[in-house]
Order: sequence, then C-alpha cells, then structure tokens
Amino acid sequence: MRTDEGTAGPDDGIPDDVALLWGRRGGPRRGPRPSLSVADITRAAVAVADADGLDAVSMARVAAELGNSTMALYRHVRSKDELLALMTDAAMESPPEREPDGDWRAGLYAWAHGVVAVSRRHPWFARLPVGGPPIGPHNLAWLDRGLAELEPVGLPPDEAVAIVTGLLIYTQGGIRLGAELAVGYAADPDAFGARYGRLLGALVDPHRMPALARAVAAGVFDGTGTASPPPEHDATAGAEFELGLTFLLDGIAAHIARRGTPGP
Amino acid sequence: MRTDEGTAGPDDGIPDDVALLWGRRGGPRRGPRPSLSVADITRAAVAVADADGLDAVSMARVAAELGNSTMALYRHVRSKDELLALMTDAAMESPPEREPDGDWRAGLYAWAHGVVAVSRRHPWFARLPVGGPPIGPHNLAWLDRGLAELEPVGLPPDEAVAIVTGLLIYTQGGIRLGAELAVGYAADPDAFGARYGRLLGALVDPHRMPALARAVAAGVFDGTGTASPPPEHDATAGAEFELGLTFLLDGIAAHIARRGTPGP
DNA sequence: GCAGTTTAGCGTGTGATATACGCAGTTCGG
DNA sequence: CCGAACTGCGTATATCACACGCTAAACTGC
Repeated sequence: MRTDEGTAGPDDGIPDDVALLWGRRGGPRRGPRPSLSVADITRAAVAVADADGLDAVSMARVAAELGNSTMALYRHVRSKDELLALMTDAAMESPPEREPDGDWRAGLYAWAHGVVAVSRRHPWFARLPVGGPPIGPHNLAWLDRGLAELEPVGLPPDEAVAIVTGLLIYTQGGIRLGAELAVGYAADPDAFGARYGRLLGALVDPHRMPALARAVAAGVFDGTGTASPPPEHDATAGAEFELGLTFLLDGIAAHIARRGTPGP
Repeated sequence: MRTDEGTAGPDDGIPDDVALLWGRRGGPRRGPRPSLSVADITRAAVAVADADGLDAVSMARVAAELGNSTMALYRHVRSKDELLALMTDAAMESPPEREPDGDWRAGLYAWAHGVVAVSRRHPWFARLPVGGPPIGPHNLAWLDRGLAELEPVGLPPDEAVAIVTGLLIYTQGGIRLGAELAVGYAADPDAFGARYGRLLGALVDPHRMPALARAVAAGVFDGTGTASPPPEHDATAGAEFELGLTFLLDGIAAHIARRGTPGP
C-alpha cells in the first residue's frame, strides 16, 4: 500500500491531502451510498466557526450539525487537521468574476479588498496554521486573479508573482489586525474607543516610551483608536489599512513607471 | 467585591487582565512564599511552544516543565486564555535599543525586520487570538520604538500612528506567510521547492487559471517558490517580503516628500 | 510568642475532546 | 444472487481545562 498517492486514480504523484483539497479522493463506488460528503462536512465546519468561533469546531459539534454521529466524519476525513486544511481553502471562497479593464491599480486594489472581505466573513481564518505554500483550489484561484490584474503590464512573471505575494502579505496582516480584531470588538466593545485611550494614559510611562506617550497625550487613541474600526465600517480593516495599501500601491506604481512601458 | 479592578491597589480602573500583563497583580504578601511566579510560568509556556509548537502547550505540560503540579498554575493565572495573553506579549520580547540617527527610513526598515525576527523565534505567535488593541508592555514598547523613528519627520501624531500601524499590518502578514511557514518547511521540506512547481503544473488548469498557469510554465515556482525561503536565510521572510517592504517605504517616503519639510 | 487568618500547592473529580477499533447493515461486481 | 467492500456508528481510551476542597505555611494583631 502506497502512503503517498491515495486511491484517486492515475493522477501524477499528487499527495493524498492535496487530492482531498481538490475533491479527488473518491474511491471505487461500492457499498452503501454515502449520506455525507467532504463538501458537506467542510461547509458545516465553516458554519460552526463563523457562528461560534474556531474553538467551537469539534468533530462532535460538526457531526451534530449534520445530524450524524461523531465517528461518521472519519470515513471522509482522516483527522481534524485535515478538516482544518479543508476549511483553510473553503474560507477563501471563490474570487469574484472581473474582467480586466487594463487598470492594474484599480484591479489590485479591488483584489486586496476582496481578500479582506472574504476573511472578514471568516475571522477565524488567520488563526489556522499555514502548513505550506498555497495549494488549494480557492487559494490558487485568488493568486491567479491577482496575477491576471497585473498581466497587461508585462512584467517578468517572477516579478509579478513577487508583487502579488507582497500584496497578499500586506492583506494577511490586515486580516489579523483588522478582521480578527472585529471579534474582540464584538466580545467587548468597551475595550476600544475612549477607554483604550484612558488606559494607555495610565499605563504608558513618558520616560520609557516618550514617543507613544506624546501620541497618547495628543489624543490619537481617544477616538476610533489604532486599527480598531467599529464593524459598521465597510469590509476594510479601517483607515490605517487603506493608507498602507495606498502607499504600497504607490510604491508598486513607481516601480512599474521606472521600468518604462512594456514591450520591446 | 468589584469585578473589574483587581487587588493591585489604587491604580486607576485598570482591568484585571491588563494588570496581570503589567505584573501588577501581586496581592498582599501573606501565606506561604510562592515558589512560582507569573513570569516563570510565562517563560516555561513560551519555551514549550518554541520547542514543540502551540498545541503542546497544556497546563499539565507547563507545570511539569516547572516541576509543579497542574493545578498550582491556577493560583497565578485564572485560565489558559490568560496564559495565552501573557504569551502574546512575552513573544514580542523587548525591542532592541537604538538611538535615532535621523534616518527614519533605515530606522523603520530595521524596526520591521526586528518585529519579523522576534516572531520568527516564536512562530506560534500568529496563531494566537488577537482579542483587542495592543495593551501589553512589550507590544506597546514596539509601537513606541516605531513612532520614535518617525518623530524627527514631524508628522502630525495621528498620521505617524497610522503609518506605523500600516507597517505593522504588513509585518504581521510577513509573519504569517513567512515565519509561520518556516514551521511547515521544517515539518516537510519536500513540499517546497521543485516538487511544489511540479504539483502546480499538475493541478492548475490553464483554462480556469490562465495567468497562474503561465507563471507556472515559466518556472517561477520551481526554485525557492512563493514566499518559501529556506530557513537558512536571514531573519526576513524572503525576497517577496523585502520587495513589498521596499515598495511600502517608497510610498511612505513619497507621502513625506509631498508634505514638504517639517516646521513652519 | 500565640492565635487567627490568609494563601500556596496539590489530589481528586467532571465533562469535553480526538480518535482507535470492531460490528452491523447496505450495495454492487461478478 | 452471493460475497466483498464500504458506510455509519457504539464503545473505549487518553488527554485536556478546570471546579472544589484539603493541608500546611507564613504573616498580623494581640
């Protein structure tokens, strides 16, 4: 028995866990008709995490949500870690359709906001282990969409990948400090806003942290504090995210301009 | 009995969990001398997470590491979540001393690399829940250092905070896609490098993901693939992180230049 | 000093968790 | 139409966070 190839068929050396991600682990059809599918299980797990947080995702809870027993899940998923990997890809949903109009900047701007919007619907996303480079269908689809926006510019492919990855790095940070922060806001809105500013005033020693103390004294943290937008805002992670994204796109634009127009 | 103020003393309305973070929860000295301290427990928990990952951090394991029983920890920490909050702050360590030399760009560059370096020593950092705006002493110290680098520029304080926060957003993303990825690399180095490129070649359908398929065909992912530097590299998250950081700093520099020199 | 009070460490118990294992009933290939 | 393969499930085990209460230590007021 091979340990690495699974029973999917003649696919080239695709590891078993990756095959699962792509829905290619259907063995030969025999025995009773399955009442559960991997897609069902993943959907239910995502729903539980969306509703009650990542810690509420237990095999028992997911099974209960599906009206099945706990152990039934293990016929479709080898371990909980495998289920988490499925959730990692499912959380990204599918990138929206969008025809490239030649404006790479607006395209990448919308792309970044799309990634943040998706992660805001699944705030537990940033707490999942990474495990490896992107390999699931949804993650790769997003990567493709980003590269497509940049394609008319005519950069060498490795540079385009590096730029999209850089944007993804920034966006992932926005998710962690923005989308996931919204969970904390929902749990305790008082910890934000004016009380946060007062707390900083009481804690920050002007001798040890002079620059921060000055910002606190200036009242910067009294309003909608650092990276803490009320969730009524749109899908972004707040003004700080916007500003940084603008700067990042500015830097990319300068780089592209420096290269001159594409072609020979 | 107040629920919110703790027993630390006459400190202004500092919530109990924040007081713990700042080491201000020492009650009146009475009873047997404690053989454990919050600092000891936090150190041990961090050591366990560094050695065997976040999932290995159980109260029993941490207590065993300290030669104590499991329940002894609960005299110093109210719950495991509180311990995780302590770890969140401890992971940031203390920012290195650095005298501002007036070059804000070099300063912020080093600052960002410092944050990444620290997180690379504690790759589990990105998997902890955020919970709220930065409030622990180490986290605030880093924020202060970033603001200090920017202070000679003379920006309005809210703008400086927004810029440092934007940089922090980017850096957090670098941690997730770089530092935490190193864990996956250590676990299975084969998943990176040439095998990754071959996998993408087998999975990516040129009709559904044309831009990505072109990049794969160009061999972009055959070498040190996307955001996947061998850990022998320095403390950064790879070439992609570098490139994005440069672009972001370029954008910030352009903004500062646009404002003109400081002062009246 | 001495009594009373406060506190640290610990042992036990409880309920939730992931998951190994084997049984029973179902369905398809031959 | 029969046996093989496969699904769902019940049980068992080990681990987890944590409530509760006990014992003994050390400080405070007398």
